[in-house]
Amino acid sequence: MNYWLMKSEPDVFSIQDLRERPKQTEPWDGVRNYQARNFMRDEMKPGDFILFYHSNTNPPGVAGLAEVASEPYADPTAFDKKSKYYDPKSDPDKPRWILVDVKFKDILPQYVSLEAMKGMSKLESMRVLQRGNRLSITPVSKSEFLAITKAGGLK
DNA sequence: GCCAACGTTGGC
DNA sequence: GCCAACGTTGGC
Repeated sequence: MNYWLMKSEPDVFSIQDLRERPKQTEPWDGVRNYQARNFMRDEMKPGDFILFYHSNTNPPGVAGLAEVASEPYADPTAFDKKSKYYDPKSDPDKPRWILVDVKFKDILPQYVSLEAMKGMSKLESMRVLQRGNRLSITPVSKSEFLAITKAGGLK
């Protein structure tokens, strides 16, 4: 079982939005970065744990938990001319962009802000805290995951 | 709004 | 294949 951190701007799509979706599930569309795509395509498995991180907001931080809820499949927004994620270079016969569905699990009783995360010694080497990191999907270790859920008020 | 970091594009 | 220009991310 793997652990992940996935960033989303809450003004665009928040953990609360995810909770309110039909089946509390949403395709993680719009990823247009190869590294992030490769994580979804090659390494994610249904049931993997996800830290749902709110970026570009004040304060940024981990707001909740989700899980991988599908096998990888082609991102339909890449084929949709009206989508802002449209990519003419993605051929439906050989799709360039791949996603998974993400399912709501929990909203953390205590929001774990980026600032709080920076103060946690167990998170010292966490990828999302390294300077210059902009990847919207990063792997997380089990101990990092547990440290954050604990700080978030879950057992 | 600023800007550092970093990914992508395209000319050569 | 190099690398300058450009675009995006995301904290502040």
